[in-house]
Parts: sequence; C-alpha cells; structure tokens
Amino acid sequence: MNREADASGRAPHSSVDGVRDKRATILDVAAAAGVSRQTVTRAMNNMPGIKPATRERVQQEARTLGYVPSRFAKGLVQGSRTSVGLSIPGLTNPYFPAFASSVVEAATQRGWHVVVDDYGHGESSGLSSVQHLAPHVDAVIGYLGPHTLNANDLLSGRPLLVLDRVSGEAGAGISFDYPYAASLALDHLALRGSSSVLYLDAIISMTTAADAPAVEIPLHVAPLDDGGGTDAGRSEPVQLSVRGKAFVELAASRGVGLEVVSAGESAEAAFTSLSARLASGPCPDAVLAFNDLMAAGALKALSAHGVRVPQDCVVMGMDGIPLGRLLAPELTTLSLDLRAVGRMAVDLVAGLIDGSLVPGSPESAVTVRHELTVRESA
Amino acid sequence: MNREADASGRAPHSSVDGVRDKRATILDVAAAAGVSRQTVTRAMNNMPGIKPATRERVQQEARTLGYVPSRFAKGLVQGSRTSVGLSIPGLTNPYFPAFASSVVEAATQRGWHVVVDDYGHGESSGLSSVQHLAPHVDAVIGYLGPHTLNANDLLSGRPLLVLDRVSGEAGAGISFDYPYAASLALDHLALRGSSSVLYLDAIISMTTAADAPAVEIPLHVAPLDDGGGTDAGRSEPVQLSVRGKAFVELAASRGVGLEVVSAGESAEAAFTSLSARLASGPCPDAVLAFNDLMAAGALKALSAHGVRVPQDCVVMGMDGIPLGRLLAPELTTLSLDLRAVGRMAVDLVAGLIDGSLVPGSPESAVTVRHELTVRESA
DNA sequence: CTGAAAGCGCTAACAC
DNA sequence: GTGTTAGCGCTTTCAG
Repeated sequence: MNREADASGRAPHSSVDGVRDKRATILDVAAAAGVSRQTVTRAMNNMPGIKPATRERVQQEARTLGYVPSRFAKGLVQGSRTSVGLSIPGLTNPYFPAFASSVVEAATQRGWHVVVDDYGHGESSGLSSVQHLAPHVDAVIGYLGPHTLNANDLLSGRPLLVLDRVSGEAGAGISFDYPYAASLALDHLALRGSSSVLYLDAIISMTTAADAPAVEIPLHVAPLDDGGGTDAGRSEPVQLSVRGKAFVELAASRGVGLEVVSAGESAEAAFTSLSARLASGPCPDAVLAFNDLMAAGALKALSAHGVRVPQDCVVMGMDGIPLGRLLAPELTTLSLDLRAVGRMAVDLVAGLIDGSLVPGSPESAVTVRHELTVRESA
Repeated sequence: MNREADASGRAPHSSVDGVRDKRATILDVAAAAGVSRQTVTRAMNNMPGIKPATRERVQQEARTLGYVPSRFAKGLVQGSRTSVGLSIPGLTNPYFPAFASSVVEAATQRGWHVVVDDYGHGESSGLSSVQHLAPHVDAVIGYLGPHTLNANDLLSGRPLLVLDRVSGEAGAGISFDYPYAASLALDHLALRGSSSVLYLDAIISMTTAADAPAVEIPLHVAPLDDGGGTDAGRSEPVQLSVRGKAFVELAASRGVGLEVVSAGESAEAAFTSLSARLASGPCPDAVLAFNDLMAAGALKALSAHGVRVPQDCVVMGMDGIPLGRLLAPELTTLSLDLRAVGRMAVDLVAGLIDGSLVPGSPESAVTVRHELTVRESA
C-alpha cells in the first residue's frame, strides 16, 4: 500500500477557510487520493501507464486541494529552457515595445523565455531592474541607461548584454554609431538647403553619466560649474545626451550652426519645449529630434505655430518606429533595423551562454548603424 | 576538512575546450576552491561570515568554471515570488504594449514577475502561448483570442484570466461592454449629424469564432459568397468581429444605416481597404474603426482622397491609446482606462491565487466600459 | 498498472 | 570562519 504518503506526518491541508498554511504538495495530493506520489505525477502530466479512473480521481483531488506543481522542483529535475530577462525603461515610447517584440521573437525561435521588466515605473532604475531579474533568468538583455557598471556583479557570472551603452565599458554590448547617424542627418539637411538647425534633445535617460552613481565607490569629481561661467562666448546645455553630443560635435566640426533645445523624453514634453522656443525666437529651418516620439511632438508644435512641414521647416526623427508612418506628414527619420538588432542581441547572449563568446572581447561589442529613411517631413 | 566536496566522485569540469559536459554546480566550485559548498553559497551571495580572501578566491574559481547558480534550486529552497505569464497577440498594435505596461506595473507593485509571451510571431496561437507559459508561471493573464476553451486544462489548476473573452465562457475574465460602447459612439455621431456611417472592422483576431476552430470539431460552414451574390440589396461580410457585431446590431435597432468594410488589423490594411472603398463609391459621413490603429490608417486614406476630417467626414477609433493624440487631426475615440484594467487583471489573479475568488463565480467575471474621448476627428 | 528509492542544486540550521 | 546535516517538491529510474 501507500506507505510513503501516509508516513509524511503532516496535515495535508488544514483549511481554516481562506487561509491555507502552505501550498499543497504532491505528497498531500497523494495522501488524499490514497496513491503514491508517482501516480500523482502521472495523472497531472497526462502520462501513459495509468488507469483513466485513477487519473481522474487524482486530478479531482488535486483540484480540491488547490494543488499547483512547483515550477522550481519541476525545473530542477527536468532541466529547463533558458530564460532571458529583458530590461527596458518603459513601454510608453513605442520604440521599446518594438525592440522587445524583436527580442521575444528571436528568443522564442530558440525556445527561450523572455521575462520583461519595465523599470519605468516608480523608483526603479536599470540597476534595480537587473537586481530584480537576476534570480530568475540565465541572462539579461537591457537598455540600462546610466547604471551599467555594477550590473554585472548582480548576475554572478551570468551574461549581461547592454544596449546603447557608452563605449569603453566592460562586458558585451550593442552600441550605435551616433557620429555616423549625425553625418547622415546633416548631409541630408545640407542637401535640402537647411541653414539653421535646431536639435531637440532628451533630458533624462541615456545620458553620458555612465560612470556616475557607483554605489560604493566614492568618486571625487569636480562640482558642476552651474552657469556662472566666465566663458561668456557660447552657453551650452549643462547635460547633453550622447546622441545630442554627436550632433553638436559634428555640426561644430562642419561649421554648421546648431541650436540645442532640451525636453523630456516624450511627445508632450517635446511639444511644450519646442512651442516655447518657437514663441520666443525665429523659426529654424530644420528640427532634428532625439527620437521619433519627440519628433511627433515637434510636428505638432510646428503645426500649432502655423509652420508648414516640410515647406517652411523640415523635421527628422530617430529610431524608425512604425509610428512615423502614421504621422502627417510622414516622418523622415534615421532608422534602425530593429528586427536585426533583436536577433543580434539574442545571438550574442547565446554565444555568451555557451561560452563561444568571451565578455569583453572585441566580438562581444557590436556597433550598429542607422540608415536614412526619407519620407515626407524632410 | 572538506570531505564532502572531495567525496563527490565526479570530475568537476572536464573542459575539452568549449564543450563543457554539464553546467558546473556548487559542488564543483567547492571542490575546485577546496571549501565546502556552504562557503561557496556565502561567497556567491555576498553573505557575511566569510573571510574576504576566501570569498575572493571562491568567486574567482566560480568565474573560471563558468558556474551559474541554478535558479530552480534556489527558488525551490527559498520559496519564490509568484510570477504571472502575460499572453498577447503581438506588440505591433500599441494597444498591447500599453496594456502590458499596466499589468507589469501592477504586478511589480505586488512583487510579482511578469513573463511576456508575444504569440504574434510564427505559427503560435493563444492556446500555444499558454502551453508555452504554463510550466513557468503561477498564473496566466491574456488576450487569447478565439481559443480560450482548452486553455484552462493546460494550466492544471493555476488561474487563468482571459481578456476580451466572449461572455458565456467558464473561468475568470474581463470583458468589455461593446453594446454600450456602440451606443456611446452612435449617440455622438447622431449629435454630429452623421447619416451614412461606415464601420471599418477587423478581420482576424478577437472574432466571434470563440467556439470555432476547436481542433477536432469539423465545422460545416457556407463557403464565402465572393461578390457574385444574388442578394443584390446589401451584402454583409460573412464574419463580423464581436465589436463589429455590436455596432451593426445597435445601428439596425436604431434604424441607422451602417456599412461594414473589413480589413486586416493594422493601419496599412485599414488604409488599403478604405482607400479601395472610397475609390468605388460615395464617401460616408463618418468612419468608425475597429481600433485606434485602424483609425489611423483610415485617417490617412481619407486625407489621401482629399476628404477633410472632421469637416467632410468624422472618424472615431476605439482603445484610447496615446497614439491618437499624435495624429492630425487628433483622434476622437472610445477609450479604456488601461491602467485600471491592468490593475484589475492583477487583482483578480491575486484573488484567484489566494483562493478568495472562485473561478466561474460572478465576481470573477468583470465587465469594463469604454468612455467617449472627444478630440478633433469627430 | 502502481510503488519505492534516488537524486536534481541549493540554502537554512546547526554544529565545530 | 567554516563544515555538516537536512530537506525544498518533483521526476526519473527500477521493482514489483
């Protein structure tokens, strides 16, 4: 008979109505159904070699007890699919869902799971996202923003793939060639005969502050020179995004005038900032936006001020998300082959996991280039 | 001394360069570092009560061996966060990322994990998505489309929450009150004086076919009447979406003329279908779209045909996603409080998990109403 | 057809 | 500081 289950000397399921002391285990079900735990396994997983009547009875008992097989025990004994964490700063900017989608697609093809962590809510940062994800995944892919450094430690050896990271950091990563993108844009603008260009930069994320808030390492940095500079010549925004920096530098080296306006990374913020700027000065020839979302905001601001695009002022975005095609006028942009980037990310992680790719090696640091997609707005 | 590790009579890590027989375990690291496995645990998790030097040495050894702690063993022994699977048909329609975002936010607040499965790629369906997710999560929330029925079985007792399900199915779910939404829309249109309304329906997903392609049940349906109909009066599409049905029925009961045009569920498809329709007939007063994305396509089609919105023809969408505000003209729509829906979904699942909510009970089936958001297009 | 044993890899308790 | 002993809940042998 069923000695094993009976011998497990604990109450199977003391149901004080609504408060179950602990989750029912396979042993509880076995005891309740008067069978061995092996039989329960067979019943729950629809395995052969079990009398239908028994199967039915066991399943019924399991349901009553609210028995839910532990996925950990199962995974432990069966060996599991690899699962990667995907850490992104929000699903609000359509860029990230689009990217997530491409990663999910590529990962699914390998039979992997993707755990998405959107750290855009509340207090969380890229770092806390990795921390959150770490115990549950075999690797992490992510737009981590400024806090890449210590992230590796949190994963105790598991691969980390950072996107849009500042060059010069350790580990594997995919970076974008912003100087190249800037040249593409500026070339196109030159062709269109634009002379006064406004760059609509994003304020918050993806900034150069990659080496800033290292938790334990006290850094001695010079305090920010906040505005009281003697260098009265040209006043530059205190903090420029990496992208913005690329545009500013290239423009400078070409002798092209480039005005920078900063705004939050959203269509609304872009609309507001650009509107304010338009109200207080001459309209530029061209507006270059940090990304497509902000370009959408720019388009609205321009239209609200009676500026015709592209006749009076051209507009370019960056990212190449589908949204651009729905706008009026359709957005000219610097686009990324997101599908390719997702596949690349997954491939890199696969290499990292199976050891064929060494973190920190040249092969583990890929650079991707944007391409110019000309539509109506420029 | 460390008897345990030495006694584990297997080769720690036969490295035939690139081919590791199996993943290194904690015992392998212990043996290599000449310590007990407990010490390895302490070193890897940065726990106190270990000499820094030892910690360092162990971590180094772990790195060399490519040791990655098994998340299953860890989870098994520590007890784990609950994790919910989120099954959605694609991230291409901005609606789903927006929904996903709200679920992730609500789940994160409870300390839960969210595993996102986008079943829009390849051959997968809502059912296969659940199957995919099942072994790894404690519950599933999802837009499953037509295939809700057998999904419950795949989860062997774990909660399943289906969104936008056809009423009358078992289990927990969140449904939308389409008749109410239709009345909202038709009322608004009446107010605007529209007399000839076109409903731009979606062809594929979320259709009435909830009970259709049950894998084994052969259905005998009348073949598509492709154009050569004798019923010259009005030809109605064979398959109407649930939403479309609600609009059609309400319009009929009010004696309002409603023409239905079907298109794929994307902006492009909507654009194409509506363009064709506009080319071959008089322009309607109003276009009601299946969702905001299709409304965006409609807007473009109208504009391409020189129809001014809202002067010549008004346009309404459904969903209330942020995209609507970026379009020109801004989209009037029937909007959902997505944040609330996400929270609701998570709360329901929480109730299902802790037993305070019974699947199939009236409380487990919630209905949510859209509200009218008037912007520029109507 | 069903039952008993033997682990999967890890960490919480307690030794020492 | 470090090592040893017990399991976590499940599935895979291998016996009946």
